[in-house]
Amino acid sequence: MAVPVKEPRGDTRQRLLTVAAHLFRTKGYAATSTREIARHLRIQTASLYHYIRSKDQLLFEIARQGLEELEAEVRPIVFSALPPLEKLRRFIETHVTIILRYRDKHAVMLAELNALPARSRRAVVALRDRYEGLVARVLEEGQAAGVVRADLPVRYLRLALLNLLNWSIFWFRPDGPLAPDEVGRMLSSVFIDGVAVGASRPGGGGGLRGRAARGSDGTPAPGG
Amino acid sequence: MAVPVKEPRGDTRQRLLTVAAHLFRTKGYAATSTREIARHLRIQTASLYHYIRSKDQLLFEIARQGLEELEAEVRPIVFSALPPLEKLRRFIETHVTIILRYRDKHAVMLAELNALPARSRRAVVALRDRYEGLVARVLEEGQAAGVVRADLPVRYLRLALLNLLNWSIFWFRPDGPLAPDEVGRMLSSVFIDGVAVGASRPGGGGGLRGRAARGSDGTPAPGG
DNA sequence: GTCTATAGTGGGATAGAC
DNA sequence: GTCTATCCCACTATAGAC
Repeated sequence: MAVPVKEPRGDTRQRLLTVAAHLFRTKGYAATSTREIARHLRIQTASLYHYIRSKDQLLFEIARQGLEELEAEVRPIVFSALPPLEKLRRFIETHVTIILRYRDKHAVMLAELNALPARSRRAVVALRDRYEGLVARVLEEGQAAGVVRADLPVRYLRLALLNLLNWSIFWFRPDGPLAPDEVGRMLSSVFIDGVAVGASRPGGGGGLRGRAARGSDGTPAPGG
Repeated sequence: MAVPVKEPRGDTRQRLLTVAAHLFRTKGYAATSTREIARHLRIQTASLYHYIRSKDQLLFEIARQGLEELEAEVRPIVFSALPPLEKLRRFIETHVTIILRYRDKHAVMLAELNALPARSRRAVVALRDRYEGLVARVLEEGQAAGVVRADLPVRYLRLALLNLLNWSIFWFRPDGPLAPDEVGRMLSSVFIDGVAVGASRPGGGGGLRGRAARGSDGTPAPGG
């Protein structure tokens, strides 16, 4: 994973990826022109091609980086010795915190995957499948320990979980009332405990303890 | 809601919307050309403009239709006299069944909303906000009756719920092991009950009774 | 209501000097 | 590593005949 020595272009290239990810998230990949990317970097369009071979490759690198960084953060938790339900909770909160912190990359990865040509799309899908294997592992451990319901196959639990987590990226606002880790706690609480008031959670518990939970009117509390 | 008499173009126009929605979902709005839409309809590109003013308008009509049809299906449930938790369950299952049945329209609405020019985007957002008001209403009734947890504001419960439901549209396969209504039952069970094995749901219950739940390997059962 | 023809624009990418 | 200049192509949309 170390950066090769013969890569002196790292800095500018990384700026390029960052700027492109931001534009791709806000305008969409197909609707963002290379001219526009160049303008934001204050260089000419032709100069981009010193760093990348094509616009496609730009998208590919963004998706690859996002998935690899996410896996690097989550892997230690998955292979830790935490109790299964606590491991699930920690996984969820870390996953959410990371994707919201690096929102541009991950939103692009989720929304624009099928804008990639077949070859590189397969490469990204392979990375994604590997990551989803980690998610499945956490859920399986929970089932094996009898703390996660086993009436639904892990496959569907995983799909439901990633629905719930990933798509918060499209409504999350960095200057909104919830910080990334608070969104993570809220979502882990919903996934694990559900929303029905049952015998195991009479009135509350597991709710938001931070800046949120001001009431049910959703009035944003100030602060980033 | 009746079709005006002075609209003899209804049939071909509706075919146009259907074909466009399918292409927009599979290739993306910006990446789909008007030439390609025309080719699928076996007419010339110029002929499209007898039915629509612009490619933008095509996208707008798709999103509008999707939201209006969805609201028409869900509204009777929201204003019914069902007990709050049962109403929530029925809402979830209906919402999911409809968006998966008319997958093209709804996927386009979710994924390509910000490809719209500002004016028409605001119109779609207004429709979406109205629909989300119905969702909030169902959750509020649950809280007021004490059957839905009140430690999380309705605003966040609603965001979590729509995450969980809407994005199943991107992994759902009509020829996969689950039918739309089965996905709905699975997701309502996860949202309402959660995945932890608690006192209120010792081992199972609320799981899939149909074609799914073949085991945890996710092997698809044949049949649509 | 469908066609042929084309206007007019903006796109990704390359050549080759400095 | 950045530039100017430009190629070539695909796109949306329009004009106007039938």
